[in-house]
Amino acid sequence: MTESTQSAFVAPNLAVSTVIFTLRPDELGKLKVALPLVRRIRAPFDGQWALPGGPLNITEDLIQAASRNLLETTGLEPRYLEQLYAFGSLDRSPGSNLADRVVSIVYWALVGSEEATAVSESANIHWFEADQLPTLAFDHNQIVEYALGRLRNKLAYARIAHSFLAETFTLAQLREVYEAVLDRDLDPGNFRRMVEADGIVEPTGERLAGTRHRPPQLYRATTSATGETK
Amino acid sequence: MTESTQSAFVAPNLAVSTVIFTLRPDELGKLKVALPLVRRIRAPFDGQWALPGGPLNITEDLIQAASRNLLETTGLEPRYLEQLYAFGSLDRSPGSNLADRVVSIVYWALVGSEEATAVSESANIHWFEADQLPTLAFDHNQIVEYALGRLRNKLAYARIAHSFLAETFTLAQLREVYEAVLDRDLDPGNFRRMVEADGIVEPTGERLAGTRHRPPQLYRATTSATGETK
DNA sequence: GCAAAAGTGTTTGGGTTACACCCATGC
DNA sequence: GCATGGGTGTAACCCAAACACTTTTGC
Repeated sequence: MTESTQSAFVAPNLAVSTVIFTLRPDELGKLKVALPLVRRIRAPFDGQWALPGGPLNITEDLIQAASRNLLETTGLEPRYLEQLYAFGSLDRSPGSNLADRVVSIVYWALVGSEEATAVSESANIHWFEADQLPTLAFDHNQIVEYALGRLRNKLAYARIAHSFLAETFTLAQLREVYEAVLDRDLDPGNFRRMVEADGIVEPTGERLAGTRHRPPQLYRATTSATGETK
Repeated sequence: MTESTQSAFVAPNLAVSTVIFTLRPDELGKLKVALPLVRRIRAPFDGQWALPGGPLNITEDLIQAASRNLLETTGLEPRYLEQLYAFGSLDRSPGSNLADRVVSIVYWALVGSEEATAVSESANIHWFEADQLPTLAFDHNQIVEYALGRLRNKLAYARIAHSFLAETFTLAQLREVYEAVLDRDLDPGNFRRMVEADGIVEPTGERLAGTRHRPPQLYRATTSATGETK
């Protein structure tokens, strides 16, 4: 990285980065999409926030590298992990030497909301609301936008929403996930029919007590292949 | 490639490959999805067919490398070109040395049916029907299947079908593209209404003469951003 | 009883599918 | 006129959205 020699046979460096999504309540108690960023401690973009990532070890698969990023940054295991895109434009790092060129294979992950709130922050790792990001290093703002688009799109047809929740959950909690990601309110009745028709959940038989109203049924996600789609 | 030294700092090699789709009539005159493959002339998989590709030059973007592959293999310019996926499993080339490990960023392309039929074949480049492929080198059979899935899926919501056709075309020709890719017959009347509702074509005002029946209207694709989606 | 959310029922409208039918040309 | 595909009309069906209404708990 510091010692690249400029010859005709210099190859671009290969890195893996990860966009890690969770949900956390904002100051009004409404769930929002949030993600952790790390502060850079060297040039270029020294001091700016960036996606967690690093070089690909020759002994690990791409998805293993992404999972490792996740663990090193947050201490968490992903509940869902999928490749997003490979970013390799020449102008990703303006003004830099060709020999420093990096091609980033970016993954996106979902982590449980409960685990994520327990994660301790440090001076160099901070969780941001997805719609209130500062200007990030490299092309990372674009990458996050792209990942958000994929998340919203995928939510409509894939069984991933429960990845934010615990083992069992109410339909209201699941609906809140959809509402937070899609950023709009959904009709409770229609939502119930939708998830029932799609068969993405099954009732546990238990109910959640202690609410100030009729106790809701608890559900769990139906078993289905989760993780990478490909 | 032959002289890699095995050290802790060896990085995986980076290559770009391209799945190039066109349509060509089979022996019964029915349109089929076809793609060009190149014969390998060195180990591993010496003599087997593989996707066109090669190392990424440090001076070019990923998409430029894919476009270059396309040109070098077929002499053609892509009518559509989009990143497919980055393949980087450790077991892509069974039995090979870690130092020879290659991460392939794969693109998929559409080329015009007419141009493609004019391309000359050689002993080491051959066009195959997509559903009659031999066993390919590396994980390339899987990659082609994945690309076919993406093509079929994308056809349903993106304006790409005209990429196989000339500047102007009849709705019957456009329908044949859909039928070839999706491998099922479509109702002509409903197809007409679909493309009109989606606004993906506009009439040129001219008609195609010389048929044995009522002369059909000629259409062109409505102008819309083509090429990479991201 | 009242508030609040769980859960059910019903109507409407848009869009897709199947299929009948007419149109315009070459032969 | 006849065959052939171009092109139009229409009814059935499915599904999603809107919204009224009933149910069950805590207080």
